[in-house]
Amino acid sequence: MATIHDIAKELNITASTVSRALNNHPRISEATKKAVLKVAKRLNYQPNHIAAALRNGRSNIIGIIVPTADRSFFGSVIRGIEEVAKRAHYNVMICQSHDDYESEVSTVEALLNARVDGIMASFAKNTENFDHFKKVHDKGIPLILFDRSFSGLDVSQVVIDDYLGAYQATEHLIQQGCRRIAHFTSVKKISIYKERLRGYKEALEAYNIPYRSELVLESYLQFEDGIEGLNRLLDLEEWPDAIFSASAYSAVAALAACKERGIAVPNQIAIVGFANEAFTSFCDPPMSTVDQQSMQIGTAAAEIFLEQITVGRDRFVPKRIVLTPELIIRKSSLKNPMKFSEK
Amino acid sequence: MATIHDIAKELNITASTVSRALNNHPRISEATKKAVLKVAKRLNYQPNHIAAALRNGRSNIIGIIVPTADRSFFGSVIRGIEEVAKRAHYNVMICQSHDDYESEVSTVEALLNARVDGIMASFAKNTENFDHFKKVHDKGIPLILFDRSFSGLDVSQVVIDDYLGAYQATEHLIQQGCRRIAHFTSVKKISIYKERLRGYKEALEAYNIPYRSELVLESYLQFEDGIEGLNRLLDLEEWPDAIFSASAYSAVAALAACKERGIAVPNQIAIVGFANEAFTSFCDPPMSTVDQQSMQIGTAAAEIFLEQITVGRDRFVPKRIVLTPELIIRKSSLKNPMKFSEK
DNA sequence: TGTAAATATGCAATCGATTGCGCACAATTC
DNA sequence: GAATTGTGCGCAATCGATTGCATATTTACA
Repeated sequence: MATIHDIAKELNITASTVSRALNNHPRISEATKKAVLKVAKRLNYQPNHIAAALRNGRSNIIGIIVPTADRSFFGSVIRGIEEVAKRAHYNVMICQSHDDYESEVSTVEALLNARVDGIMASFAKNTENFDHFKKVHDKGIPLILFDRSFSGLDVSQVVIDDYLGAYQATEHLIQQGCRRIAHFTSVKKISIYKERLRGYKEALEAYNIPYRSELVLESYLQFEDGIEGLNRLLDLEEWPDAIFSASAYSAVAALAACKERGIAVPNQIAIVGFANEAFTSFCDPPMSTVDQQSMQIGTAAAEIFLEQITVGRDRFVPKRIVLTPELIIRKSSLKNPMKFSEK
Repeated sequence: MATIHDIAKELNITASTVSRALNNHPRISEATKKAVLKVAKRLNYQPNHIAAALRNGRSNIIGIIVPTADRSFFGSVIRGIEEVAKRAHYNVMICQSHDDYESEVSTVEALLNARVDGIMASFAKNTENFDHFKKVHDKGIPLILFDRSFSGLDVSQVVIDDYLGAYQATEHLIQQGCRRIAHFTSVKKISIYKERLRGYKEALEAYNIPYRSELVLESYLQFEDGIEGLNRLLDLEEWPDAIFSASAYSAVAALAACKERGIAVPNQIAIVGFANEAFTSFCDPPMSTVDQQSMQIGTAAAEIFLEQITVGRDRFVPKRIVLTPELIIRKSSLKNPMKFSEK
């Protein structure tokens, strides 16, 4: 592969000049620039970013850590990040933690070794120690947390207002006439679930509906957990008349289980999920859900990164961006179709 | 950040020795190795992969080009690649072409500049010129195409047997008693669609069902295309009694449109899709579909890459791996539930 | 015409890790 | 005891691009 030295040799100039010419340095004559460009093209020159990265101390790579890449939510976030990053000539490097703490730690290590210029991450579910992220931040590498975040670190964050989303979802169910509203939640240490639970609770309180702990089930919110959850709810003496799930998968699972048992949705049990995965709109009845603005999360995160890079690590103040989720009402929670327009 | 030179200074040895010690070179005494490791830990040493990459000519990064990252299929492929790659200490760099040729070309350029050790790609829909990929191959950089591939390049490929998948899907519809089977196809230059069309045709032929061009609709297979497609089919004098779609989105769209119009699925129109996106199992009725083995595509691609790396570019013969798709029969195409077990 | 200013380019060090070669010293062999 | 083999480590070049400083050549202006 051709290097700037090869180009230099051809033109009887030095590599310095070639480098400057390629970077459009003002002190290089137009004639030389043109000549360099021409030879570069002829030799099929490809700049070696690795060499430049070593010299500059910048790799122009952003590291992304997600629990898993094959979920529509994270896919969209990644897409958002990549879109903004590319415009500023950054590439993204994706790593999956598989929702495992150990793996997350080693992934952070790997990204540091790869000398990424910044890291954007959403925690693994069992991450409780944040030293590995503290290390990133201490090294002065921009760190932006999204979705599953943690306020104990003085870093930027992009989240949605989970509290609001949950509050609105619950309120919506109440307005539909539901009074025994169950809630599927997850690991309480993760703030998004804590916030969603809080939104649920406060909505109940606002409407003078007593909070019943037997209606709140904690799990990993997978598909199976939704089925199991519904079964547990149906074992209660008094059935719930609605479920607000903190995840899309367990919501759809509950819906499927209801159908299997011949329970009418939404009339016997109304259901609202969280995360606007593609499948939520295709199930029957279509699932009401809280849209998480996934793509915007990505673009916002990337923009914060760019800002931090340009402002400089010293003068940059960590930002916390809270996006407003959108309650999407579909038939799974709509007892009176006349009152609302369907989306 | 600490370098091997810092460690060397602390121990009054040279960087060479430190490097060898860290790489567990046999000519370094155990005592020295231990000492180096100890100081490395104390100084919080992080190897600089960029420096190593420059020196070694290997970045340990695999570049991936997908049309878009936020589709479950590509997400799974990426996941598969990453899983295998990580074990061999490779990282992956994701780029999206947004199904646009120009963008794909510049992405390839970017990956070459980043000096990735290999590229895995699925074409953009409008890619018809393959020079940019030929260039990759000519430079001796392992290139593995998956899903949307092209046999005119002498590179490795991982695909599924689209013909077989389509044949089985169509045959299944025929066995359900369907005789006027429509087909949603896409850009014919892309082999996967050509193959699916071929499978469809040959299945018809095998059962002596005439091929009717008015039942074969070409589009980009997005959600809207599915709705439009159904409308066009219903404009025909004689309605189809089944649809085999080359994509999941347009299949689900057709299903939704049928429901809207009060057309019974599967009894009036049976539907089978392609690509086992999560939502296909959640819609109503659950959608029969051809599973593409997405994760295996990823792992297979990564394994080919590793083999090519170890075997060496000269002695490596491009491989073509054809995975067998799996027809998943669900209710959207099951006119006689007694005869088949549901999945 | 002489000199300061502007222009165009070269020199050489640098980023951090790797590695072929060589040298010293120790262990082993005959 | 001399010769051979083995062990442990240092020297210095290398990967390719970048950049502060120096230098050479022009241009401009008094």
